[in-house]
Amino acid sequence: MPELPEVEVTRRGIEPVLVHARIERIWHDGKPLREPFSPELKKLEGAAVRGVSRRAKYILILTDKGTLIIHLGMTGHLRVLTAADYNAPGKHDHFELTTDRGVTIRLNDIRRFGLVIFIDKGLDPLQSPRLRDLGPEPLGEGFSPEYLYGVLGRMKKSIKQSLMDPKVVVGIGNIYACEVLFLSGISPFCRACKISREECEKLFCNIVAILKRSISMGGTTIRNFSGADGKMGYFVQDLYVYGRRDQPCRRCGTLIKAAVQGQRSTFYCPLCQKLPE
DNA sequence: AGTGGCACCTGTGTGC
DNA sequence: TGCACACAGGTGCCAC
Repeated sequence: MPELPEVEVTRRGIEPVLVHARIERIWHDGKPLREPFSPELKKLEGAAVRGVSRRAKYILILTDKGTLIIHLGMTGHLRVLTAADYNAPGKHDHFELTTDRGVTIRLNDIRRFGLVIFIDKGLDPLQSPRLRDLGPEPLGEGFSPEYLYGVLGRMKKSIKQSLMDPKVVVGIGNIYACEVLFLSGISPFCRACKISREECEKLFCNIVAILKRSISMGGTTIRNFSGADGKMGYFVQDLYVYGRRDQPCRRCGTLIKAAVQGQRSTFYCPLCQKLPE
């Protein structure tokens, strides 16, 4: 389900119920996600939550006994359940954390591409193997048109696959890569190194704008994404190309085309998005 | 080193 | 109705 906006919407949903609470219970169903649950997760029982942050698509729950890192994979989502809401875990519920206030955070993940890891107290979670080599946050320091121009200039693969490469910038998945390229008028098949300085400026502005806008609208719900409150996102109504094969381009009326790049579907307008030259 | 291909897993929709 | 197949928002490992 989630690209960066969906993860950020989820983070904002769980932050107020977790901060200053104490974790009373950790539960998992034993079925491995992308990797098995560590027995060390039990160390979090009794821990006081200090904050809930995010790096790329990873949610970090910081406590005085270590950090819990959650990744939602393709189909994961977190729900906040009050004591009154609570019911027994269902088929694809894999992980739960319950606080001393009786609130449960539940991870449901149909495809089990998600991830739950524990980073011990004293270790910097940002330096853990999954996080340390990630590129800059698109809405943070270190991401700029100049930076983009610099990295893309060294890449021969397509601009679409480059934008989705977390070493270039984190948080842009298939949906937003397609949308950003449409908004910037750039063909997804263009080699990254052919992108001009001016186009990098457009890409930068569109990436920042679309991510902010999607966050403000509660994320994009294609199939089964919902925020921690269970509400669907509304951004899907704003999509220009993603999932719109054979439908008219909202700008020029040309039918939107679909192709496959790196085993992922790409949607584009053949008229609005030109290859250079 | 950079890149493309595939694997991980389950569900849904489509076409025969 | 049943079956086979393609496809789905992510990431990491492998071989070239």
